[in-house]
Amino acid sequence: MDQVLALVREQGGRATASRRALLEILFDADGHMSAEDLATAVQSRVPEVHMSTVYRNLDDLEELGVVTHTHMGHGPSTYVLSPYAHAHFICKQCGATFEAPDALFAGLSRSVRAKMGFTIDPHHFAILGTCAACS
Amino acid sequence: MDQVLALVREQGGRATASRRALLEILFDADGHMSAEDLATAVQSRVPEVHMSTVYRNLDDLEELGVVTHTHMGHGPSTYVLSPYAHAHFICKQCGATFEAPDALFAGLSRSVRAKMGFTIDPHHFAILGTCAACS
DNA sequence: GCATAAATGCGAACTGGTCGCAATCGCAAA
DNA sequence: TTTGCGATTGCGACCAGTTCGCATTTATGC
Repeated sequence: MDQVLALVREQGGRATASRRALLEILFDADGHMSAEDLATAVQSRVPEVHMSTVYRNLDDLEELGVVTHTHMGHGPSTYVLSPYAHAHFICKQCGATFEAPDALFAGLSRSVRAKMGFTIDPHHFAILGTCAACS
Repeated sequence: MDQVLALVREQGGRATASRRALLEILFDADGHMSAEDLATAVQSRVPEVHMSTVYRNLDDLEELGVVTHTHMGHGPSTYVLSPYAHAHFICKQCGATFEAPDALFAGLSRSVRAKMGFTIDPHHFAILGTCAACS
């Protein structure tokens, strides 16, 4: 947390109330949150924080590598602290989401790099499919 | 084409001008097209076709399993005839998109099914990463 | 041909997100 | 501790992509 604020300042940024609140919430969160969830949570500590501020702060923090956003199926993007980012599987029938260990992607990663020179980032978009219960 | 129209009628649907035009374009297309591209193309044959009609027809055809839509990074979804669906890699630096042979996913597919009982559909969301040129 | 349910055109609405602008506020230097 | 300057904010308008309600039209089975 303090390290992040130091990093922010290092890049010419400032430790504003809304930014602190946002970070606190991200540190406390135990999972992905949408921008709207985050805005609501921030507003419970610092009322008057506008959605656009939340989006701007998230963008800034993402640029600093502190947070990462992920597209979970249809619906809004979700955000987490970068070290906690991981891939997701989403069932297209029931909508259940599953966290996917990076290890699963090692093989795909390797062969795509070998065959196409492409380095995949499996975190950014969820992968759709059908869960055990629904199939 | 005629088979598709037969299928449409079988399900209580109708072979309207806009639906025919849409299908012709999908059959002629050699790649993914956005709803807007499709609308423009349809309108060049049948003017007066509204965007919402295109969306509704695409939805109907998707329900029949005839077309499939894919989310290509940010930006609009794209549509193809289902048999031509495939996965995509998109470079987050330059935006280049690459078609991915299904074979690449065989391993991942197998291990995800084995470990989590989840059957992946790698077509629905593109996979982000960095292309050879950008890395 | 006719009835009737499916499909359409239209515009308004909705979601998720971005932008321009004037007012405010953090922070480093004096 | 004050001050200046640029970073940040709140606000509302705007945007893209898509969906919806509704009155009207139209394809089809009879």
